[in-house]
Amino acid sequence: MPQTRKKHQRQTPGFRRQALIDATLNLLAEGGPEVATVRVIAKKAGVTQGLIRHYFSTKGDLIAAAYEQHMTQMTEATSAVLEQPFRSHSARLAGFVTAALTPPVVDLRNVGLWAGFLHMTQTDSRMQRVHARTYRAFRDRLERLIVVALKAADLPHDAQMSRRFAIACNGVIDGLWLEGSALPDGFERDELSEIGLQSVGAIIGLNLNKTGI
Amino acid sequence: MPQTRKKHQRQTPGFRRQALIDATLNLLAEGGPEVATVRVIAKKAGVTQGLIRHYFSTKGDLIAAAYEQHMTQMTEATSAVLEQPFRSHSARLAGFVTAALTPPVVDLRNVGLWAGFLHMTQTDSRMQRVHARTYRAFRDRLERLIVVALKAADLPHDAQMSRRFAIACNGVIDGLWLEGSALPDGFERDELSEIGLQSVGAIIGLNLNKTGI
DNA sequence: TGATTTATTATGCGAACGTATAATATTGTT
DNA sequence: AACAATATTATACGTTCGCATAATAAATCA
Repeated sequence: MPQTRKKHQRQTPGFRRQALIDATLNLLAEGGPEVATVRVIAKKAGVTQGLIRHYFSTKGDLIAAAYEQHMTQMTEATSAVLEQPFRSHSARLAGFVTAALTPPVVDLRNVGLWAGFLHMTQTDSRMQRVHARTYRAFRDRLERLIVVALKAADLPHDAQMSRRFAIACNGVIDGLWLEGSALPDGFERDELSEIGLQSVGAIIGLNLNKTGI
Repeated sequence: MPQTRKKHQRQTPGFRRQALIDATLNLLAEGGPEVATVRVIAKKAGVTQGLIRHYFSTKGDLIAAAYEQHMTQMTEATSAVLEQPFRSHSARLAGFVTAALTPPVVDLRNVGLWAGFLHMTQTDSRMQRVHARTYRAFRDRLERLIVVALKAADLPHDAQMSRRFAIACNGVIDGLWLEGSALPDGFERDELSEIGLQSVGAIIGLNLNKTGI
């Protein structure tokens, strides 16, 4: 009897790498680090486990690549809304906040990933760097939006106050994002982003709820 | 040559159980689920690994017991402040918010635990029950404090609005707690709780920042 | 078409995992 | 002081872990 061997098609390195990264992210999100073993990852990606080492020299490299992609995508998903025109600077800020508190950014999967990556970002130096960079990028972007909106409304906006506002608003957004993602049935449609606009507006002293687009 | 065997003292079941739970929590907080293996837990608790099974029939039982204790302690640490007298209902609410945004509740260790337990609470039914119970307990307590403070200030406080306020304030507190715990150097002393009071106050329409005690 | 890459599978290795059970030290009782 | 009870250590078992290497299939190119 001939020993059977799995038939397969050759794929481009980019295709396989992406499949492995996607499988890693899905497993990490759903089951956490314990579930994301090389064998399970390979199975979910539709390959055998040996292939992982052909594309990533170690499991840590795969995890780091997956983290990098995830964080980049999260930031882009929130910032994409800024490329459209807005009627006012307040509306622009409101659009950003709303995007951060609306699917696909608000998603149970993303909370799972956040939790799954946390300890790695506290241990692995590469992860630490990616984390710090993407976090600051988000907060700085938020701060710039706030400053411009305050200027346009003839409100004070010195550096210390702006930093404080950005931290507070970021905290509100993070918290609501966390709650909305972890408890998807705890909020009605648009309730989350409305609360976010109300809270951010209250903090910086601007009404953001009815800014339109 | 006589084969050496580790000398030891007998301890009460409560003592050993507590030592094992403490070791589990410390390891989970610092390194996540991957690090909290039975062998490492036992070593950190100062016993050999066989003893775990003498006090917990499975590793999952130990984890569940640790989670139960941690959540209970977190709630108690925040609510303890309510046992002292306050000058007003607003001050009472402010004290609660401040306690939730001040050490020892705000602590990097607690974020590590939160992340480490997340996937278990989504999988294990026992954990799910503990989680749902403690979360609702916190939010309900917050809602009651809000309602009483609104009443005392002659502000409207119907059921729907109260629920919405509690969700929003809980989100703000969670987010600030998360930020403050994960980025302990990102805030000056008392900055976190001041932002929390300002945000919660803005949401429900009360000034909480200078309520005193 | 035949030779050459290299993507992919298959198999193996040592370590660590959770769990089970046997051996022994410590303590309390009579 | 001998005994009973049990807390604790010690050892073993089967599985799975990440990683390494050999074998083979699929595509490329002369």
